[in-house]
Amino acid sequence: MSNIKITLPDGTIREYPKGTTSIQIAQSISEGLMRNVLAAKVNGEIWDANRPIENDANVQLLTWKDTEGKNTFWHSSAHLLAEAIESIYPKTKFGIGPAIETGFYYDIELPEGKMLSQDDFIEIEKKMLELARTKSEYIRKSVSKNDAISYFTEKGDNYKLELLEGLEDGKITFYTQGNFTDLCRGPHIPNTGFIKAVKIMNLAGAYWRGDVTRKQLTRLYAVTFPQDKELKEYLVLLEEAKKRDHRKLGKELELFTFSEKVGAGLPLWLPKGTLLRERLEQFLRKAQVKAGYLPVITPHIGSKKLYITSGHWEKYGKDSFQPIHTPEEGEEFMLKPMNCPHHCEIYASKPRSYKELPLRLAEFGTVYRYEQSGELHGLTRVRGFTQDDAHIFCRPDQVKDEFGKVIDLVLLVFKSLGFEDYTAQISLRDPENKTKYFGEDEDWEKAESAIVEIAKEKGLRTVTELGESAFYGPKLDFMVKDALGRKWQLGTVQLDYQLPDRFKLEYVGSDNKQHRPVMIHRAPFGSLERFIAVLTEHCAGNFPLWLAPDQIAVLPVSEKYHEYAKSIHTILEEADIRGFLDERDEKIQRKIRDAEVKKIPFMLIVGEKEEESNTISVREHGQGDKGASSLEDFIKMFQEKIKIH
RNA sequence: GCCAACGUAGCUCAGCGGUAGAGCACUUCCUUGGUAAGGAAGAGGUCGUGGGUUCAAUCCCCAUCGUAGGCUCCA
Repeated sequence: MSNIKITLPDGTIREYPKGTTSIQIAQSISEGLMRNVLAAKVNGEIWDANRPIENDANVQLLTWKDTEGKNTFWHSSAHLLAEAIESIYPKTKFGIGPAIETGFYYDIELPEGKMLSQDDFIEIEKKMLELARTKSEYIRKSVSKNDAISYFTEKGDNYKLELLEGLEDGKITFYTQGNFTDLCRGPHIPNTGFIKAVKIMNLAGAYWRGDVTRKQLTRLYAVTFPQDKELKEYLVLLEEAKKRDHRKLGKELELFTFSEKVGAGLPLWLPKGTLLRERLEQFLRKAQVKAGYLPVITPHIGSKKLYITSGHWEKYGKDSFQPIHTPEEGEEFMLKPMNCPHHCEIYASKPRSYKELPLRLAEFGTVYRYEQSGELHGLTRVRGFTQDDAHIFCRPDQVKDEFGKVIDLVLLVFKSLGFEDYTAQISLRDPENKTKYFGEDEDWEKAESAIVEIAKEKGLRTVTELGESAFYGPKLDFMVKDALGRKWQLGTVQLDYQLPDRFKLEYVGSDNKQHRPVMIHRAPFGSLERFIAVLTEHCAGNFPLWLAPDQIAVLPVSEKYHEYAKSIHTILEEADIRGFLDERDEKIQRKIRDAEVKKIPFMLIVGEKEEESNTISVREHGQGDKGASSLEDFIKMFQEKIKIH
């Protein structure tokens, strides 16, 4: 029998008999590796670990540590889930069952309108583990399209038949483990025995092929692990994430609230949240003054005509809050969903010269958008929110420079607030569906290449998404992850050649002719609501000192020292240090506990010792007693800490 | 908007076909206590809302609003 040459990732070349499997390769390296190998990358393609290799190849063995290994594991788990469901509920139809970032899902349709509930999870989990223990091999088999069609026709699974329609004869494979056979490209792990821990997370409705007009299937989300310990760790992690949830912390720290009477998705900012928000605004205002922005203020409503001009009415009119009418004349006004049309009118309020460009108009503008009820989520997805908006009107030759300056500003914001894990998403239009967008091809191409170039020059870590642009231009969005690993868009920079056109904005060039300016929309925070939500989760409610609603708490040991405590508090207030004096009739332990729970950065404890020596005892949140200090030294230290802001 | 789930005191939650309970918070009193919860008493709810079934509904059914999970959408 002839041998083949296998090249491993470290460059070593080993010889094996033709038809060797990746498992056998692993075995030849070590028994331990053999037990852990889930799949293998053969010449860049992911293969089953038990698939024979017939020719010389580069082989990389994949284990749980590799993303591809995990994905294979989870995708195989999806088949196991399906097998379990089929054995419990025969005649179930199956949609698709892919691996996702953590775990996998399977879209299913249970027979005769049977509905699943959370109570059924345990039975399914038990069945899965039972089937896993049989160590059934995942067996790959090539089938002809006709055979595949007749298999699923007989089974009555119209979803698989629909999937088959899109597949080419000769490239169709089935995988079978135990009693379950599925249409699948693979690859899979060697056998079900690798799956040791199973947890069905939740269920949801999901439209078949993501199409609202199609039938809604039941989607089961689940996660599996090769060791029970890992499942436990994962569940602990989820618990930790829940503790950071901004909705929970927002309530506990009294930052914001919602009221059914006011309306869903309309946040009410409580005093502490307002303080925090105002600090953020102040910080950005200062930075914007330095960067040459000019403040403006515009009303919360605008004539419908304004949005007809801007194109927003055509694009979003029917999905917006509907116009409000004046009682006498029946004039129509929209709650403003955007600040840009208003800002365009400010630009247009007088003739502009090329010498005054770029003109940067900034406004913390509150906008209202109708979001579908199912989409509302804490502060991250609301119906009324305030953008730290600005529009830069500039000459075409200034675009790149201005765009770069905006990126610098966004990065300053992220840096000041400790966001290090972000990606920049370049959102371009969908080249397949150009009619969704306004404007000329030529402008789009110019705008898109400008963004790609400048992002590269600034050294941003980028991903490019087609079809994610605004209808008027491409965007550069800054994405960060929240405590639960969900991605949120914060800062955004958008290039726009359309609005200046629609509003017929002009400036007089050095040639004494009228020219059209280019517009850049930008918001470093995105919206204050979402930003504060993500920030809250990011720092688990332990806000940076300069932002904390209460920076200090003065805690007298007993009533006898209230007067001294009051004098301390007054001096701190005069030094612009925010905080409160805890004069409750409680023991000092209690006051400390309450202040710790409220995540107050500094606790200043005053009693007999302190009053006599004219000092304070400093306790830092989460760090315990820091010892005595004079008030002057404390204030100096404090001001040093918040200096850059 | 759609799918399945939930809605009980300010908060976190228990309960159940016979008109409600705990802990914390709150009020009052006692206590004046040195680095994460001192003690006692009290007050607080038409069980989200509107219908229906029933002798009787917080509990069962329907609708509606809201919340959390997902799908679709997102200027």
